[in-house]
Amino acid sequence: MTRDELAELFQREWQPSFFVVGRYDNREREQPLSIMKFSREDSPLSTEQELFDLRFSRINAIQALGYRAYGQRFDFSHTIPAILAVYSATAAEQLDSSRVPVKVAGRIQTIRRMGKAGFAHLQQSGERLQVYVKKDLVSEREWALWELLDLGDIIGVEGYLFRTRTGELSIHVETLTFLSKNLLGMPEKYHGLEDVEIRYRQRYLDLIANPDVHRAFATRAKVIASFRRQLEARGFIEVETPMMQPLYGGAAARPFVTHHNTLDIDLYLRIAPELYLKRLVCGGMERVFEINRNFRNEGISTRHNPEFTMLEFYQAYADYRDLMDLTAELLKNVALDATGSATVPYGDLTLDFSSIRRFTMREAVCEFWKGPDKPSMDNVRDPEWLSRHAGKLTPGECLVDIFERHCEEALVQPTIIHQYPVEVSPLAKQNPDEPGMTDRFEVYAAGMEIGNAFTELNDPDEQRRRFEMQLAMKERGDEEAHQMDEDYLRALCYGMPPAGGEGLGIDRITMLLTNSKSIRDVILFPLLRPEGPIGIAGWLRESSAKHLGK
RNA sequence: GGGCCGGUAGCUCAGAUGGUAGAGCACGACACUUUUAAUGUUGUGGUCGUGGGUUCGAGUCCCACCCGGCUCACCA
Repeated sequence: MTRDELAELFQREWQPSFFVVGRYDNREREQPLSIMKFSREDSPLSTEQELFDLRFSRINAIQALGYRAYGQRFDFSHTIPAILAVYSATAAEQLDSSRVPVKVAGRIQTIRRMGKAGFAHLQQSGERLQVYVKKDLVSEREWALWELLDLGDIIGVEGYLFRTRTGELSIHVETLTFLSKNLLGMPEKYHGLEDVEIRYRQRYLDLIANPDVHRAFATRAKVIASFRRQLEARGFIEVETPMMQPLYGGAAARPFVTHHNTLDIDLYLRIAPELYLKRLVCGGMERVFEINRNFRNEGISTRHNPEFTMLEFYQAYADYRDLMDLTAELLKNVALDATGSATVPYGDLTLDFSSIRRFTMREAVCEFWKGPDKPSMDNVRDPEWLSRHAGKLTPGECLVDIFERHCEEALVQPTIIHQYPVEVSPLAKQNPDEPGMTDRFEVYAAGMEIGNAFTELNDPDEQRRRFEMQLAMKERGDEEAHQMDEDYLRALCYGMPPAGGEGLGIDRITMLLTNSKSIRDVILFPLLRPEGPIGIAGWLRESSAKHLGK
């Protein structure tokens, strides 16, 4: 587009349009709006576009009444949730005698017109309050506006609280104003929006139609706030470390790759913040945490989204046992802060976060073994027994494999599993009494892994050996094996205080606390394939040309 | 990536064996000054996910593809 074309476009599209303020012409309303439906000679509109066009045409009618179809600021006195919180138990007589004046804004969720009066439900933050509009009590102009309103429009009302004959708390409207026009059909009022694809793609519609969704994301915010508050209270400071990393590490996963143009280098979206956070521990940030996204280029499922939120924290001079105690405390308080109770329903289950069981991985295998021939502790220590029951190369990998197949799904109540084999724990410190095992634990609930923690390996030479072991595994074809990170080794060479570190999956914990069976129900915009052309710009262009002459 | 299930009006859903595509909500018109899934009368609304094929005839049967869900694999 040339500069002249751009100038012309600006002239055409953004000339201020004539705007009627405070005048109301009765003749305007004698023209039924529907006659405009097929005024264009060319092909008839689709039903949805017809509805869109009808609603668009009301912009003119709204403006003719002296309102803005897309209004400006509105000085409300209360939010709808605030009114409900304070007055939902107040008796009708008390409301009548005290005459509580309120001014609120909200989206029209239902509308019931009855001749010269009517009711509507306004929604704000997932909560609804009824308003009652009576012709006698509002101006002629406001009544005309009331008659023009569509479901989904956003309006402001001013009036006083009362209870209807059936006892519902409502606003008796004295003044009415228009704030924003809805142009599209709203989801069905009774069933709400059920189509999961639309729910995830158009989360705004899901939020409008399904109040539970708003609640779930409010709970998610409480989960994060609770962790943050608890950690800060213990002297942890919050940091942000790189999401774009030249070397990825801190977990076993395949990364996303991106490119920086000016530097002409490939970068990886981080799979974990771990190695950066531990550099900070080396630097003297002795209690540090980060709540942010990790990216893993792997499958998508009800428990996995390619980007997910993790809390990671590190505490110098602590070990994994300190973290077990801390984890139990953190989770109990998060459940309390987010739901008001340490026991929460999850599907058919009730999860109790007030106490967390602990097993070593070997104990768990003995305890939860599926089928006959329950192994003994001697069995699960025996490399031969292990390799008979799993097809992995090393005893440690076999143990983990057996654990995952036999135990994971049995870990319904919040449970800590500790003592992980060194082969699968390249960054964890070995157990002093048994070098094949590390002082590491994972937290499980509802059969899902929700956390991972260990005493951090701070011996640079041992870390060097671990990296080299990982490189050997990579040679062998393990795509998720760790890379060598020499800057991290260098940091360890300056001496890192002994420390415990932990990662907790925020999305999964939120699933448990919101009774969500899919991670997509606790991520506002989960990754989906792109949906293809939408066509709404064309509708706007056509209706705009027809009704606004531009 | 594999297996299973699904895609019909703007939304929620019916459509045995192949024979003119339905309901409720929403939307338009009329009535109605405390309703609440408001109500009554009435009307409009569809390329049945897309593309091929079989057939006199396909929403329905066959093939391919697209999108989604569940599940397995992988992972947290």
